[in-house]
Amino acid sequence: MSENKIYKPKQISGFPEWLPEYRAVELAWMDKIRAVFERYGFCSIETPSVEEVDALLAKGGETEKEIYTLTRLHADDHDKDSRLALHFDLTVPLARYVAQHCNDLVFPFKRYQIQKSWRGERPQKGRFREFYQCDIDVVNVDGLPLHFDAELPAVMFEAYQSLDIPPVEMHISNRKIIIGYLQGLGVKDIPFVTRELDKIDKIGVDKTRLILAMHFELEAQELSSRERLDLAQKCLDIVQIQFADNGFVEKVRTLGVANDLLDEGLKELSFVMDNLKHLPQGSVIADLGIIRGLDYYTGTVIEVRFKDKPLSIGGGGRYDNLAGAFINQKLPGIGVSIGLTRLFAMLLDEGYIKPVAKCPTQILVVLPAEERRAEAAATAHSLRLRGVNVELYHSATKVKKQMSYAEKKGIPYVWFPPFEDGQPHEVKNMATGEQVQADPSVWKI
RNA sequence: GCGGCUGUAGCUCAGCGGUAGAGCGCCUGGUUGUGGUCCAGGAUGUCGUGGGUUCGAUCCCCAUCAGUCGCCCCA
Repeated sequence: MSENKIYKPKQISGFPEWLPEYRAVELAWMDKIRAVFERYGFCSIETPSVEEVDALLAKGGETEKEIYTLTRLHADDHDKDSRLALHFDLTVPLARYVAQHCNDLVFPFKRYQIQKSWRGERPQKGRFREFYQCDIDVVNVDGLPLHFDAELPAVMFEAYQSLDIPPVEMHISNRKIIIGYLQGLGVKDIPFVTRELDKIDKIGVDKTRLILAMHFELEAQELSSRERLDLAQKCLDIVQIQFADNGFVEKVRTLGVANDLLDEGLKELSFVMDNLKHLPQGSVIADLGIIRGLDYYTGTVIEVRFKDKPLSIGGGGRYDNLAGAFINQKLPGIGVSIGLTRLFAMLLDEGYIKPVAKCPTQILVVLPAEERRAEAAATAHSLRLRGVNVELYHSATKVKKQMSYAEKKGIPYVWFPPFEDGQPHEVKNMATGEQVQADPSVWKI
């Protein structure tokens, strides 16, 4: 860049940033979420933004994530940092962390983690390349009581409720149900079928039925085309079951599939639903169409949405063997995650989030004149001693301009030190316009 | 990685083959120590970038970059 050429600022797609009056709201949300997490005894950890690529891929399996790797600008061909990459979620770092500090952690290990993650996917509405996730997970050695499967959704629900947002719905299922059911039906390629069933909302029922039927044909199962369609229909039947109570069990029974894993899943989901009865009616739905793409979920799966909106704003589930790729020990866990950035951006876009003051300043101390600077500074200092957020205007410009500054930044009070010797201090409430005499050594908001 | 749409003042956008406008915002003033309203002035743009057609392009063509929506996948 030459000196008379400026770099034109531009926004980088998928990397959101907010103005101060909105960032303050986001921060407040994090505080509220954090408070709920801590109320249930979760402790905080922070892991590095980067992990080794091998660590990130250890659990990924077939689906390769869009991972951002690190390189130095001046790296040579043998750059060692290229083995590092930004984490794409907080679960894999947790697995590595738990495996690494296994001996120093107390189990069941309950931790929360509010950090950014990065994914190199094409950004679009509600999808970012850099975003905050608020995770809570419980990891244990050996078994993990099923009660956690109910507690975590409850904690997450309470966190959502602590925010000023439209009501959310938690859709809960158990992977054992769909897997067991498909096994019972004799379906061979279960990963493919579940992936298609997961997309049913987008693709539509009829199209999904055809895709499945076609797939069964390719699998060369000894079925007539009529039977293939019936089988596809059977697959569709289960994922369309939704109940606000345990009615789903009976409904599944009427489909007439017998399988041990299916029974286990039904039992677990019933247990979870029973233990979430204290939540508001209609906010928890046993939704057997919830499958979730992540490979490591093995039991309970959760997805959170606003009513009437398909986009997920949070989710999670149980994994029987979280850290298996890092340690020779079985560590089951369950975790849920609030998609803070997606949630926030969505509501911001809809104009639902109202901006707050552009700064935390509570009082602006006016600088009446250059000769009064020492006194104005002392006034500001005195007010700060009582925990008030005070800003001192550093230029002895027109009072009009100083007040306009306070107005624009949303500062609620303006303090006037004496303009001449012997005069009293005064403070003005910008909202009401009321102005009274005050003593900076005792005044409080 | 692939496809559709878009790219003009800080923001939202209008415009036209002959080198540009509105609204909002911003700055100044409406006198001597007081904001929000009102009034009067004012500043601002290599018209995304690079080529091409043309006497001449911001407007036409090509490329490129960026944004955006969708596919894939997912919070």
